[in-house]
Amino acid sequence: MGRSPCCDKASVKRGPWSQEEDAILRSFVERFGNAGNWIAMPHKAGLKRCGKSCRLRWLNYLRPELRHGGFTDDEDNLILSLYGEMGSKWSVIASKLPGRTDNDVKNYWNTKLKKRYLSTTREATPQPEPPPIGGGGGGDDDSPSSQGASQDQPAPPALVNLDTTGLIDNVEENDELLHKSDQLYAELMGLIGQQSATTTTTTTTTGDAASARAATAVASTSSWSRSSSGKSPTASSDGSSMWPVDVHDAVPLSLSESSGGASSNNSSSLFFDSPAFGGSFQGLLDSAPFDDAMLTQELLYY
DNA sequence: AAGACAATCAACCGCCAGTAT
DNA sequence: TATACTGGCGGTTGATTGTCT
Repeated sequence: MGRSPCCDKASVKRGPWSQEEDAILRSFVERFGNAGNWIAMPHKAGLKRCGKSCRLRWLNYLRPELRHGGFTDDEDNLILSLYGEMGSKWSVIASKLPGRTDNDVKNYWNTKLKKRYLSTTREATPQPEPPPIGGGGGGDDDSPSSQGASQDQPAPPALVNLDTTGLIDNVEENDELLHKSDQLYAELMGLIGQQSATTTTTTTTTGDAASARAATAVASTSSWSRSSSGKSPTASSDGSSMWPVDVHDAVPLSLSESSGGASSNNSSSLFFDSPAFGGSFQGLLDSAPFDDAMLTQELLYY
């Protein structure tokens, strides 16, 4: 009768996310949203993660509009002020701070602002009386803001509004997608290994860095990093650090181009043409280069 | 240089509310 | 109406990193 767990804890991966997982998740969510729901999404994306974990990873870390660290004084003051008003309603507080997540705000509070808050309240009143934090005294928790306050909470940043028609309705296709996704992941790993081996000429490029590059490149689908400026990979000014594989538009998962969504400027590359989709990406290795300036931009997301 | 301690933050846990069936 | 399921939230944990002795 109890709640069934959202996923089988024995069969899902836990702990820190790898760059490859991030790349897959990011690309999938960019393209398909959560594919209907978060619980099913990792299965469809070929990720061995709990759906909740995927959701959290996306919301707290991978979303493009996020900012990490570097809280400004204004933000500090706003958090202090809002906390004074409503207590630990982190999601509400975070919603007032563009680019911040509740987890970020919460962590920041716990590590920095709490002390400041306590010291100021201590100065202000002989008997410190911080707003209710969870349990404690009678009926507190649901402080002024409990569920009611969240009524005016702005809608959370929406996932890309993606058409999942056909993706979530067609069981066979989903299975096929999963299968392809698994293949794809294996290929990604292979590519990373290949990159590691072939980029040793770059003096500062370690194997890990090469992996990061590959993963990052895969992650760099068109939406946020290039959506405003168009797709074309910019040529490196000096050409000294070209990335040999154009994977700018590679999407680890793609159903097909037949839906028309790809449009003319989608230079479907690596993964559309990968063996998982009946082709080969070998021929694409000479595609347009991948410059480090762009790579640096991509890496900002890590 | 090494160990101890503190700070940070990503990730997990468990609960609750809303929604679909 | 009852039940099951999912999304979302706040609290907490634990690994990693930084600083101090």
